[in-house]
Amino acid sequence: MEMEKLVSLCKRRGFLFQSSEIYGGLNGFWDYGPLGVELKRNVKEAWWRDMVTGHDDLAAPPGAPEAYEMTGLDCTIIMHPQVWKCSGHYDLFVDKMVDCTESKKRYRWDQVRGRWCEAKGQRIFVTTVAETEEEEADTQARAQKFFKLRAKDADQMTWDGDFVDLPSIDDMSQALAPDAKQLGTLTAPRDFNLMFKTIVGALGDSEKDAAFLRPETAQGIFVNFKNVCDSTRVRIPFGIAQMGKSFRNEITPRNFTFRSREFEQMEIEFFCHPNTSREWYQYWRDRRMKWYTDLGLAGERLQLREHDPDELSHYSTGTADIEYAFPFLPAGEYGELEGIAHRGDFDLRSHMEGKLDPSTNPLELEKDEHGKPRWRGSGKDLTYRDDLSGERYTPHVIEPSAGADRATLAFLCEAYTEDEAPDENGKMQTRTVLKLHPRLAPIKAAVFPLVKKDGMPEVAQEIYRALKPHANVFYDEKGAVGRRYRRQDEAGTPYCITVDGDTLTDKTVTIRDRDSLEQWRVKVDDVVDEIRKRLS
RNA sequence: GCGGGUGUAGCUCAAUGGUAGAGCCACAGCCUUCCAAGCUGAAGACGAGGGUUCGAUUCCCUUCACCCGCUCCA
Repeated sequence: MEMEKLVSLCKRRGFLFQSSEIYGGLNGFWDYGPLGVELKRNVKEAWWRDMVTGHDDLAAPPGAPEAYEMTGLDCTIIMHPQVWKCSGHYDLFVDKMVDCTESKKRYRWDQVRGRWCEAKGQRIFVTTVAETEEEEADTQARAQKFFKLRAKDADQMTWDGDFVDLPSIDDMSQALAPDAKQLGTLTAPRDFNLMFKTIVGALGDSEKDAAFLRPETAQGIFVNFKNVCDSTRVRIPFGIAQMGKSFRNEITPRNFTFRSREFEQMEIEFFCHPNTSREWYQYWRDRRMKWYTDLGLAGERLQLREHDPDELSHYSTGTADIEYAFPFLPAGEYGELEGIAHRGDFDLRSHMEGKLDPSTNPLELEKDEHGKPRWRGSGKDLTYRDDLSGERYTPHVIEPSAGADRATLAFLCEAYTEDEAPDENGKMQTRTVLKLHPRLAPIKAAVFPLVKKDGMPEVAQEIYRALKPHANVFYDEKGAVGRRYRRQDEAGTPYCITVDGDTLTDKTVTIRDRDSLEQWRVKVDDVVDEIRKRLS
């Protein structure tokens, strides 16, 4: 399926529009149209119901170590600026960063140091991010390895001058990156304006009153952890869910709604005892995967990918991505729908003690040049006391973090189908149909009079009104019935109910199935029950 | 961020230095008894800004957006 066809259908039928389109659009921002808003709401409602309100707190679901509780939150988009300092997002925002194309690691430009080294007629700049007392040994060892010299031949290397920082170097093509084996793998430094900045207060001072739009919903959950524990009598293990808008100032928004600057997340922070965190991680990974397959992403385009150990943060013992092979990606490539991360106690401890250094294990406080905490935490006690065992500990966190817009887009891609259906002359015509799961379909059923006479519209309208309290149904009497069916096919409506000549005598109507095109007759009085049964 | 391409009606396309034409869709009416039928009618567009010109949708510049490739992907 080519992506343009889906994009075209989304525009034509009112699923998705470019934001501010009459002014030429705005890169990285998208609006949901009349059908799109229903689809996305259904995705979010399915998630909230399946994860939170419909969750059975009393019994352990299949694969779960034990029963657990789920609850929800809705936090503000703008939070105290210190939240982002302790979460680590602020550092990425203010600093120029360089990336290593070999190791895929990112470094603060001004934190990379190095010195020039010459051997075998080649002069290279050996960089390091090691502690001051280790930087000499580190660069020595890596230069030696680069020049393929034995330890006894180390004196063949000539070191030129003292350690200097990366910003003082003009040509990075001769730089050996801190975790690389080849030269010149560092990109040019650039600002990382990850977070959208704003000013709080009408007379706000631009620096002192700077605040940020949240780049993720997760932090709202961490900073409310104590509030939830104090107000709800929840016991570990339990999870807190939140859906809401997040904002990231993407360098390159691309691929329809896949990478947008304003997007909606569906996140769970699941708090558990450190000893069972690994089992909970595995449970959530599988539970979340099943959620997508149950809603129709059942094909080979969906995959669960466990991160390699060297992709993981030091404090994490596991991260998995649920990925979908979007049509706009090259063959064999997948795009992330959801990440399930074992985050250890990094977040709660960072908000207690101050920002921790994610490269340490065990985690240590990140210090500034004076040995003080780089960013101070809240100082509040975010540990948990198990009042049965008396044990006090900092819970470990499993974070299933999903993108609502990405899931919506994946459901649309998976649903888009072209098949063959006969026209009124029996000739086969291409039919475009969105085979959305009934729970996700924007319109659940359409009601038609076969023709606009003989009292058929009146009966059809009665059925429409009887269904309306139970489901989003649509009434249409215009034009030929075949055309109305096709229109509903493109909207993904699973059922069409048609009042015909027989209805007037035997009080039955036909129900047409979107995917099979089959029709069967149901008594008018049973239509509501029949549709409700099929939608549940 | 770099390079290439594109931008005319809701969609697909056309023509033109003298203010644009069609098919489909959508709309109204007629006709229609189950899968985009027919007839009639009406409606609808040169992405934005600037320049050259008597006159620009057309030529030039800028900008915005989208697509492809590179880069990037928290």
